[in-house]
Amino acid sequence: MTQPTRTRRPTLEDVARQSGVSKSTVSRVINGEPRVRAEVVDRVREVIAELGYVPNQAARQLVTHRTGAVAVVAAQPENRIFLDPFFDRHLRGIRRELARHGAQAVLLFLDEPGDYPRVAEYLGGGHVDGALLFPLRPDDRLPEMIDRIGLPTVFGGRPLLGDGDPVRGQAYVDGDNRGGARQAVRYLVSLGRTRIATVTGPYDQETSAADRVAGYQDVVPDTSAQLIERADYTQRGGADAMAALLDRCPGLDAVFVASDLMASGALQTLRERGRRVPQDVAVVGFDDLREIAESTEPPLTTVHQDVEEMGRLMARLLVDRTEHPDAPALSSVVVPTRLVLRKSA
Amino acid sequence: MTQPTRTRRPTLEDVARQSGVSKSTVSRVINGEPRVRAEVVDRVREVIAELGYVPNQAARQLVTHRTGAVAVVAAQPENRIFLDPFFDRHLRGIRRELARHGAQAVLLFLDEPGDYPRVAEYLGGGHVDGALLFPLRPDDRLPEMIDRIGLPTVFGGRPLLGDGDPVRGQAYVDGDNRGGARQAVRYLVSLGRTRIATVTGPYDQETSAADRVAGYQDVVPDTSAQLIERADYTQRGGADAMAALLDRCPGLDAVFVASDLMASGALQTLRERGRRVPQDVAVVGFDDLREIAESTEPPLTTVHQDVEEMGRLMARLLVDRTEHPDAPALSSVVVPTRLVLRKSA
DNA sequence: ATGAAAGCGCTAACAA
DNA sequence: TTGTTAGCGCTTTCAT
Repeated sequence: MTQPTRTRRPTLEDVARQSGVSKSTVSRVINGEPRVRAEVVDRVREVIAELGYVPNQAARQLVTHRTGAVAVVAAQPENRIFLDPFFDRHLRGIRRELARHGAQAVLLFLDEPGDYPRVAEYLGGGHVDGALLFPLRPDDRLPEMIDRIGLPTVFGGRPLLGDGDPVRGQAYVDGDNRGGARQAVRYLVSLGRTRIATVTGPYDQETSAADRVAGYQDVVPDTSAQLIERADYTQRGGADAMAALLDRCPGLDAVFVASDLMASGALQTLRERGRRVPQDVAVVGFDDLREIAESTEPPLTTVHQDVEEMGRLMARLLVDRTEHPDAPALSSVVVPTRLVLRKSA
Repeated sequence: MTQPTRTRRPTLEDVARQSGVSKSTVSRVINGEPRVRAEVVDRVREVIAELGYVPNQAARQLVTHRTGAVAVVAAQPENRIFLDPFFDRHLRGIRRELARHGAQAVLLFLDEPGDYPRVAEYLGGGHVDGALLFPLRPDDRLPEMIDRIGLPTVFGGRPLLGDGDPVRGQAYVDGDNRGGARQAVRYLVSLGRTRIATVTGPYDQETSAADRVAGYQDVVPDTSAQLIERADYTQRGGADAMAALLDRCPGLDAVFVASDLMASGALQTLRERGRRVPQDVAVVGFDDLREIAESTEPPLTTVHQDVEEMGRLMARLLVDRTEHPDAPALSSVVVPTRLVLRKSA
C-alpha cells in the first residue's frame, strides 16, 4: 500500500513530530514507563506502527550501555561442537534463561586462529552485555583477552588454568564430576566389588576428566596404578583401554568408565573377552547420554548430569552479574549429579 | 603493572589527549587512513595499546550505519539443527567468506514462538548488517518481519512461498536439486534400466524435495505414479518407502532415492528382500554424505553438492548487497551438482 | 597532515 | 505528566 519512499528509517524524532509530543514522551512509551497518559500512549503506539518505527539500538546502547544480547562462544570448529552431545542442551538451558530476561543469545564460533582478533573485537566492541564461554583448549588466550576488555563472563565447565597468569576468580558452572565419580565408585564398593578399575578421560587436558579420576581415588585411595587406564573420551579409546586393563589385571571385578561413550566401547571389549556384565565385571559410566546408555547391552548404570540446568545457571550467573555490576564477586556453581541404575552394575 | 582504576573504559578522547593530537587524527589512525604522519601513527598506536583502548562499536555504528556483524538465523531447535549433516558445512563456508570481509558471523536460533519478537527486534535493531536465513517453515513470518525492517537477506535454499503475500524476489542460494535429480535418473536410464522408481522427500514442505521429484519426472515423464513413493528424509522412512515400492512394483529395476539417509534405509530393505544391488536394483542417492555413502553396503552412487561453497556464496551475495546497497537487485544462485559413482549403480 | 565542530538517534536528569 | 537540555563516543565534512 503505502510504499514509503524507502529513503531513511524513521527515528524517535519522526514519531514525536507525527504524534505531536516530545521525544522524551515517545521514549517513555517505548520503554513502558508508567507516567504517561493512556491516551498519549495509544496515539504514540499508533504512529509507531504506522511509520514502522524500530528503535536504533546503537543509539540506545550508546547511552544505556546495554545491548540485550549475550554471546555464547564455542571455542571449537562447528563440526566438533555439533557432535558434542551436550552442547545443544547447554544451549537450550542458556537460551531459555536468557529469554526470561528478554536477552538474545548469539552464538559465535572460535575456530581458526584468525578468528581470535575478530571475536575479541566483537566482544570488546560492546555488541553484547556478557559472554558465556565454552573454552576448551587449555591454552586458550580468549579468557585473557576478555579479561582485558572487562566483559562479564561465565565459563561452561571449570576452566583449566594455563601455567601463565591464571585468570583469577572466573565464574563457572560445572557438573559435580568429582562427587559423581565418588557416587559411582562407592556404589561399586557397596556391591562388594574389590578390584575396581577405571578408564579415564584426558585428565591433563580437561578438568572434567581430572575431577572424575580424583573422585575415583577419593573412594579407593590405595588402588594400584595398574587399575587406572587413560583414554580419550571416544568409544574406540574406551574399548582399547578396557582391553589393556584386562590384560594387566585379569582379576578385576568392576570398572568405572568416565564417559558413556567410552563405556559402550568397554562393554564391547568385555563381551569379546567373554566377561559377563555385571556378573563378572560391573560397569558404571558417566554422563547418562540416553541414546547410548539405554541401548548398550546391558543398559548402562551411569552418573547423570542435568546439562540444561547447567546452561540455565550459566545464564543466570551472567545476568546477575550484568544487572548488579557492583555486587560481590561471582560465585561459581557446581551442579549435583545422581546415579542412574540400569543393568550394567 | 599499571592497574588502571577500572572506572571507565578509555575513549577516543582519552587516546587523543594522551597522544597530544585531536580525536580526528586518532580516528584516522584507527581506520587506517593514509594521510597521517608515520610518526604520529606510531605514537597513537602506542597510547592505544597502553590504555587498552577498544573502539565503542555503538558509537561508531551510530554514524557509519555498519556493524561488521552478520546474523545467521537457524529456524529450528538446536537439537534438530545440530543433527543436520549440512548445517555445519554451510556455516563453515559462511564463516570463511565473511571472515575474508572482516565480518563476524553470529548464530541465532529461532525455535519457540516467543523467540520471534526478540529475534525480529534484534535483527531490526541494527545489531547486524544483514541476515542469512535457513529453512524456515513454510508459513514462517520472519521473512515478512525482516522485509519490513529492510534488512538485507539471503536465504539458504529456495524459500517455499506461503500462500500469503510472497516475499518478492528474495535472494537465495540453492543446490541444483532438479538438475541433480536429472543426472541421477539419466544415469540410471543409461544403464538400461527401464522401471525406475523414486523415493521422495516431503515435497509439499521443502522445495529441495519438490525439485528432486521434478527432476525425476523430467527424465521419465510418463512414469506411473505407482513408482513414486513419498517419505520424510529419514532412514526409517526410506526403508518403509522402499518396501511399499517393492510391494506395488516387484519388477522395478532401479530407484532414485532423494537423500542418502533414506537410501541407506532403502538398501537395508532391498537386502532383506533378497534383491541384489546393483544387479537386480540399481540405487542412486542424493547429498553425498560421505559418512553414509561410503559405508553403506554397497557404497552409494549419489549426487554430490558442495555445501561449503553454497555457504560461501550466501555470504558473498549478502556482502555484495550491503556494500553496494544501490546496485541492481540481488540475483539468486543455483550451485551445480555432480554424480559420484560408487557401487550401488 | 591535522583540527574544530556538527551530528548520528537515543536516554536521562532536571524543570516546568 | 510532559518538555528541555545535555550528552553517550564516534566519524566526517570543512577549514587550516
